[in-house]
Amino acid sequence: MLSPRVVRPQPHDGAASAGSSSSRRHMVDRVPEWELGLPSPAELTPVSQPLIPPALAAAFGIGPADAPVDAGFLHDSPTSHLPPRFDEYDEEDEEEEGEGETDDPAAAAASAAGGRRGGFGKKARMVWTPELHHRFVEAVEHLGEKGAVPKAIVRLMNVDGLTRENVASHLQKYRLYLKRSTPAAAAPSPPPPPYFPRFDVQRPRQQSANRGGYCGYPYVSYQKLGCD
DNA sequence: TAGCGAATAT
DNA sequence: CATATTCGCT
Repeated sequence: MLSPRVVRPQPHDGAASAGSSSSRRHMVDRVPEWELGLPSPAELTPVSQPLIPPALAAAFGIGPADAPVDAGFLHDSPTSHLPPRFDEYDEEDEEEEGEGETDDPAAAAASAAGGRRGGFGKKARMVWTPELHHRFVEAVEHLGEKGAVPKAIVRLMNVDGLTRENVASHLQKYRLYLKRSTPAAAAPSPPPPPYFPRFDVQRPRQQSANRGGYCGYPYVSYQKLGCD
């Protein structure tokens, strides 16, 4: 799985940008959809962990992380992370992998499997990837303004290691963001968000509760994401 | 009690 | 800034 991006203190520092000798081309990140409007529902996928963690496979050299010939379903999963236990990492030190990579299975594997100090016990901060956030937003919207409470959201999202507190925290921020951007229409100074926090991925609106036969998430082909 | 949400802490 | 944790309230 993609790695639960360990809480790397944001790639802020521009250190290690270029890749040593070879001029590392700007890897054209795909998923321009994030900016456009949103990935199609088809993009949604089961949560939980993939059959074979691409990262691990890559680490073992048995599975090209980015060019899985036909292991189509093997590619990085959207919800690439949130293993039962998020990645962890010492509260201190820890060198930068030097990867500008946003989701490099290999790096992840190296970090998670290889680079592991062998120590366990520390919980890593969760990282709300765009995929996860997307799911989050959908859950919130589907639950409606009234039903969008942490517990329900967690349930709907149905993500493996996701806890209620995780969602509560995210929800708090999300609501704040909403509050801030909603009155934006009248806001004189800060009109269009010069930059968006992280919630750019959507224009939250709509609050209809889609009760009914709504069960978990669409498309769970090879996953029995059954809704309980 | 369990859960929500705002405040506060890391 | 993004998450986590605490704390008062229902």
